[in-house]
Amino acid sequence: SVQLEMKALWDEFNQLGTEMIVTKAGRRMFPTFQVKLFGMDPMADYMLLMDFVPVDDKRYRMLWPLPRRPRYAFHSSSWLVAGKADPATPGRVHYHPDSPAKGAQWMKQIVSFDKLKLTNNLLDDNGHIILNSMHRYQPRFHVVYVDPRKDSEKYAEENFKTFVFEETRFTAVTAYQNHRITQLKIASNPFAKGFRDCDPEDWPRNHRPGALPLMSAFARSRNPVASPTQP
Amino acid sequence: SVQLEMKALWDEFNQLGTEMIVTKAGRRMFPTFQVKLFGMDPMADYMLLMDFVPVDDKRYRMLWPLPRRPRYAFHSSSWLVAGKADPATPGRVHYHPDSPAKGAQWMKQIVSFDKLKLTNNLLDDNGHIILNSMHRYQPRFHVVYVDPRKDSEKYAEENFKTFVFEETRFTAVTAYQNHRITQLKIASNPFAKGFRDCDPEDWPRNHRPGALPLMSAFARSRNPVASPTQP
DNA sequence: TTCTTGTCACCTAGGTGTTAATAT
DNA sequence: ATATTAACACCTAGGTGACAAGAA
Repeated sequence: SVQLEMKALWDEFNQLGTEMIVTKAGRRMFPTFQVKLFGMDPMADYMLLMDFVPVDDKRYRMLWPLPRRPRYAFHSSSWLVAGKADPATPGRVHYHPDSPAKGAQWMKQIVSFDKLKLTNNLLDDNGHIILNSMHRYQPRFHVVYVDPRKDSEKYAEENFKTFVFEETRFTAVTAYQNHRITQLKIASNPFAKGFRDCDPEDWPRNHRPGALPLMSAFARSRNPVASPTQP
Repeated sequence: SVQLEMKALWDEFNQLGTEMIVTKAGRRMFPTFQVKLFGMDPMADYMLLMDFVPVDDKRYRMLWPLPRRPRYAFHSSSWLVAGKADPATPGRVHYHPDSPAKGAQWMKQIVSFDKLKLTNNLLDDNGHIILNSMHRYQPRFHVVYVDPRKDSEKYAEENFKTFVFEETRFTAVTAYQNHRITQLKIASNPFAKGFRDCDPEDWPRNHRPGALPLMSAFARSRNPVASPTQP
């Protein structure tokens, strides 16, 4: 079995409609997809990998209220269905770099996919995950048992398990569309600390799953806004 | 077979009497021990590891010429044998973190032991290599074939190969003893760039094995000195 | 006297959202 | 009008030798 780490944080993002930046060079996810594993055979070899499947066959676009003079001034906005999804890309897979490894090794500590990067470059040759901007995706986590038998191909069907956490769904974007997502990223991602303008306080040090809701961070936000429509 | 990377740099250090800093928290080696591998079975699993054996059973000490008022002012100095070596430590081993991996994987690119750290803390529990300061060591590189047979223990003797590069010998120290070693580290280690006071030039960008000898860097050094005696 | 330790400024290396310019 | 790109300031994270103070 598999337990999603930082579920509370994922939930907070998911409530607002998670967005993940995609760039030509590749961008990491935040939150990072991290899991704890249980019940593996400690001695057996496993491959751990992720892929991303479209949540629907829609393309989205932003509706901005008028007037909206300076682009960077924040106004409330909402997602609209813009039509049918763009043709899907080959659908790459990301192997956890420690693969293959023994079950004991995987279970010893949290498994973090922090090397995984998202790109919108269809010609990417860095092995990054290719996604279409303005489309929604569901991350999937796969555990593959490395079968030592000679004819292991025959058992491919029974030698892997797939785990899906719906709270990790997101919209791929080239720039953030929902200001509250931006603020939550700034509040919770250590690398964005330079953009925190309220309290240089104890977030995320004091953040414990199930402790206070993150909304306290929003109360101090300079640009509180109405909730965007969830697609 | 195994080929030592950056051999020219190792040779330059070795000529002066290489020193490696050991600290309580653990210090990386510079130069980093890196190798290219050839002739492995691409499909077989191997473990790669290093250990460090005493070059001799001696303890060394520095002889400083008098007067030597400010400690940091540089004077020539020389190594003296100070007596018998301190009792050897358990003799730890450092597995390359990618172990085990297929021969094809190891041969695909340079294998770098840049996660290996040296410490003088006998009680270290970070898995670092424990060395005695003021003692000389010979790094060793081992390739272990992971035997798939059930009774693989029986073949342990024939399933590994050890490689020794004498030019990687060094003296473990808590502070540099030979100023020319310090200058060569500063000149060649990117992390020490802050201490380069001569040319903010193209080293090590333009350094190619067998190109110009590094002495050009010393000609510009502020404190040229006589060669220390090699132990 | 000699060696060791801890702190520091100064780097490398790379992950953030911002912003202005550009593309569609 | 909306979406994408590239340069940027500002972070995290951690590897350097210098230096002053302490230990043996």
